[in-house]
Amino acid sequence: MTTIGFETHNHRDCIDKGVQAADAFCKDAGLRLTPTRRRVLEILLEQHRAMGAYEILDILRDEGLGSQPPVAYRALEFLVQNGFAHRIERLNAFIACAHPGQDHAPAFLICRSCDSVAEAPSEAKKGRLGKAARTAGFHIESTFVEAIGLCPKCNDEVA
Amino acid sequence: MTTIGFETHNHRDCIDKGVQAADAFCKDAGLRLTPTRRRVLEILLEQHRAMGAYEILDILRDEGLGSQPPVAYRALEFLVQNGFAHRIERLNAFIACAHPGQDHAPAFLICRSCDSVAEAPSEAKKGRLGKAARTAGFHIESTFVEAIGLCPKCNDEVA
DNA sequence: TTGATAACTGTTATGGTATAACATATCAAT
DNA sequence: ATTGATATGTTATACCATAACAGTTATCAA
Repeated sequence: MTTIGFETHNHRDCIDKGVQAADAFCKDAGLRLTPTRRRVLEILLEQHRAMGAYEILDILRDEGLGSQPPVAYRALEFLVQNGFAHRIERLNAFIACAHPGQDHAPAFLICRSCDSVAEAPSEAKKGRLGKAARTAGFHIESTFVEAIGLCPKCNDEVA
Repeated sequence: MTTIGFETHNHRDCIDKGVQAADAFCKDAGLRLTPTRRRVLEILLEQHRAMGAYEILDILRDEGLGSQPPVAYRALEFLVQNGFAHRIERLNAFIACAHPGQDHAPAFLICRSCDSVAEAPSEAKKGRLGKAARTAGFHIESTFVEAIGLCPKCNDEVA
């Protein structure tokens, strides 16, 4: 729930950290953080919000890194698969992971007014859902949890 | 996780019950279960699976109930808003509610192999996520929880 | 180095999902 | 009967996503 706002310097750090973490992880795992993949991760970290694939593609196009949808979707697929970004189903959009490196099953708080998104911990698999699945013989591989509502800022504006 | 299969008679009952429940609820709440809305609910109950809006629209078109996308989307919006159906974000699809009338925040078990969907109880709002939201000052209005994995049937086939 | 293999990129084409906007019709209550 | 709210019909368009195939680059073993 931390807002980046105008803290430019810290934000620069957080972008660098995110990219470096991805770099290290990829080197370790024998994955290739190619220019386009790296740039898409940077974009997501810079913007610090959920972005549509086409919005990202527009930026890539301006920078000469690709102009067709698959370029963006492939980079995003890579980032999501390796935990550097998450897909927000409700928004058909993507966001940089707030806790790169950690193995986690995130939940998201999505503001219906300003579309801001916060990453929160989730334990869907462990709770009542996991129990229901086990009873039913359903084998859960992954979960996603998204909550819609009002962020603190938009909440105040209404009140 | 119950399968409807060939139990035609019981299934007929379950469709009727679903429609009747919606009927009663609408009468009570001053809502209008118009022919198209009623028919879309019937279709979802009959098929007992997640269906895309365009798939539903095809049926409506054959029956002379409408031919353009908004017809289907409006009916679905009505059904979802009033709890007679749920939207499955992961599949961009819709399914009849398995527990009409009851106030509930459902979770879904989605088979990645056969796309079957089961409705399960969820308590996302009450668990760790709710706590995190409260701490952050985020006001949750609704949640959705979807688990991807293998249903019992597909699990067996793999094994 | 070279050749084989796997991974990645570029591009075209297409398919699937969803909604804005506006005109018309119907309903429900006075 | 009139009015205001709700629902429908329709056109047009926007947005989201991927299949398929050709070409390129990285990696590694021989």
